[in-house]
Amino acid sequence: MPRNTRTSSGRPSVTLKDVAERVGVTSSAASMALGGHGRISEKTRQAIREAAAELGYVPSSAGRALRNQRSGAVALIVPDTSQHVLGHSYFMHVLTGISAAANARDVQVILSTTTEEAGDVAAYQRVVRSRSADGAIVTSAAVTDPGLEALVASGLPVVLIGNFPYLPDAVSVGIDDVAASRRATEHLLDVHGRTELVHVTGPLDHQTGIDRRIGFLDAIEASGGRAHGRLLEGDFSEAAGRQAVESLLGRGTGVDGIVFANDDMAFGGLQALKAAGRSVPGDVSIVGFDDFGLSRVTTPGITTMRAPAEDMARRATERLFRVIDGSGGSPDRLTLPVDLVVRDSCGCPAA
Amino acid sequence: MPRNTRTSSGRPSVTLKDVAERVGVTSSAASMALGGHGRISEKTRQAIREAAAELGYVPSSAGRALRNQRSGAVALIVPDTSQHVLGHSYFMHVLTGISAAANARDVQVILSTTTEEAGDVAAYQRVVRSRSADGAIVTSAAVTDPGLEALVASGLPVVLIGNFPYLPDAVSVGIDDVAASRRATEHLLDVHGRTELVHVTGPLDHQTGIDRRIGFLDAIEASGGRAHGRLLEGDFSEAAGRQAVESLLGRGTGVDGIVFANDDMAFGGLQALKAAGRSVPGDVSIVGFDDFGLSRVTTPGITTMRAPAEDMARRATERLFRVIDGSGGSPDRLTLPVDLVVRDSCGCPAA
DNA sequence: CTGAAAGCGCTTACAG
DNA sequence: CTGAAAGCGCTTACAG
Repeated sequence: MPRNTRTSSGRPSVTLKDVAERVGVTSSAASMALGGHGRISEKTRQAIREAAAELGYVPSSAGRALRNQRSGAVALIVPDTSQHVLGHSYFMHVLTGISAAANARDVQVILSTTTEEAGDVAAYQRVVRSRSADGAIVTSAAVTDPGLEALVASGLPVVLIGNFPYLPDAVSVGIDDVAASRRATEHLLDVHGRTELVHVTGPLDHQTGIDRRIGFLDAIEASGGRAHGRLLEGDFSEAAGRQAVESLLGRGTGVDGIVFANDDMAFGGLQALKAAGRSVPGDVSIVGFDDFGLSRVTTPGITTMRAPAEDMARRATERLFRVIDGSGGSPDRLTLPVDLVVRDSCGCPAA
Repeated sequence: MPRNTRTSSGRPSVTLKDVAERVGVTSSAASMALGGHGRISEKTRQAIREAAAELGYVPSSAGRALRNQRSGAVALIVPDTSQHVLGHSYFMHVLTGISAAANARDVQVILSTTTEEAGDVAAYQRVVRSRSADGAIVTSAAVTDPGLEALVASGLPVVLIGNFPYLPDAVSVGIDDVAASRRATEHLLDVHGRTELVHVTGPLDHQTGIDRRIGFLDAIEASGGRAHGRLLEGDFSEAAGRQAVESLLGRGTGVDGIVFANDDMAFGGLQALKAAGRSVPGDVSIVGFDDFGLSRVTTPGITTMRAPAEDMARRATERLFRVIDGSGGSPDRLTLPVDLVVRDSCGCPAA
């Protein structure tokens, strides 16, 4: 029975000292042997390894973190100020991507949801200042979020997922929302010949909302008067999509194509169109944005722009590791391609 | 400029010593002042608090964890041996519940996906043995998973989500899958008068698969010969649901009701039924299980049993805190109620 | 080349 | 009552 400490819950905890004592060496020697460093003879190294295995020794993350000044963890910070609250399938993709990259480096993932009041700068910084994580991935923050700017400016290793044109010093991974939204709009315009278009925007204090709106307007403008475009403000919620369509139909204005800034709103709009007896895509073609899961399972399936959330998260995490390591720390931005996923809601023949 | 250490990435890190020096006291005094303990005069305490705020001091989690023998974090362990891999909406609900409970106690959440080969006992234990988490929530492990039994037996604070009748020493939170599945089946039997029933099972090395199968058979048996029941084995995947229905229709056997062991399979089955020209619920009534999001958005909406995943996770986490604290550590089980969520796929009039 | 000390940051038991 | 040491577990720079 090794002489060891006990945790708060009374479990025995095996330390390096226990391993060392069993073999009759110092804990320094045990550390070096297990770390593959130093000049420990092959024989004692072997004995130490065996003792460690027998005792079920696993290094204390706290001891190691304190000594190394590095926790071996990264944090995903989820601001609750966002429309994309935890619980949205978007985060499932993000978490999957982060986990994949973190597992490859044997790094822990900390999930940090900031339940604090909005604008609390400390809320962002706490996890990294406490050094429980060596760096952070932040996603879907509002443009108006002041904490984010402070976080980036503080020099903490942070990689953002999304677009942050107002944060030139940030490292970020995202997509070209303007181009993607323009492409979605052009699909209705050019492939389906729709001319009376409506865009239901996202929240305009989020960059994605801003950019997708611009892309829509760009496409209308590029049509040279061939198409007519109107805007309705939404907030990325299913309810907003439903309400937008209801108000649209209520006003009796003509519409043959709707570009929703995301799939949740497209689904809400789809339901409202069906409820009003409008055929999709017969009467109205619709497209969404995201492809996080919803758009595939509705009837009709929603044609959408696929935002590669998992891949963005994986790349962001890999990039974060480089920032933490001090290699490639210059601010930059990675833009991933977006695919048009054709389903039934636009009017394309079923696959 | 305080004299302070630097992290690996070169950031200055404010420690208790920096705070203490600015005020001209020892770090012990600073610790006591900030902790609200000890007999520090109100005046210096005030000064210390101010200094801490000015410097942006946040306690080092490693230093604190090492000293307190407690990390202040809990881990969600996700075995990848499961059908419920990370990326499934189930985990989003679980994470939301864990986060809510953890935030209320200012505890960190670590997401631990075990990418190791199945059966690696150490994979389960590593996170807790390294003391990076004070306890763990484990969910959706296979019945055949040997690591889980070892984990529970090791005495580490663990709370399981799900049913584990073969682990009497475990603390767990779950639902009564047998009763819930029976109730779903009886809904088709009694409310809709369906008599030719089929159950598409989950994987039978998972307790949920086993139990939901039993519930179906119980309902058939209780019908006293009024209804006929058959079984088709699935694995909780959409593809399995589709294939089950295809084989069913291929054989030309009569069926007027299908009880799917989860919603993913129900959706797959629904697609196959539609593709074959069978009306749901006109020709065939179907019910699913879970209600994690999918069943609400399909057409028709899938009638299902709602497994309160978020609530289970929240309760499991609260229970875990009690185990960690040493209060209420006796093995027990909490069973939460399951609601029948009526949608269109069973034949009930639209809400 | 090897053994043992120093110190990461924290909190509390202990000496004065 | 207050000040300063001890020690959590680890790794590596340093003394011998």
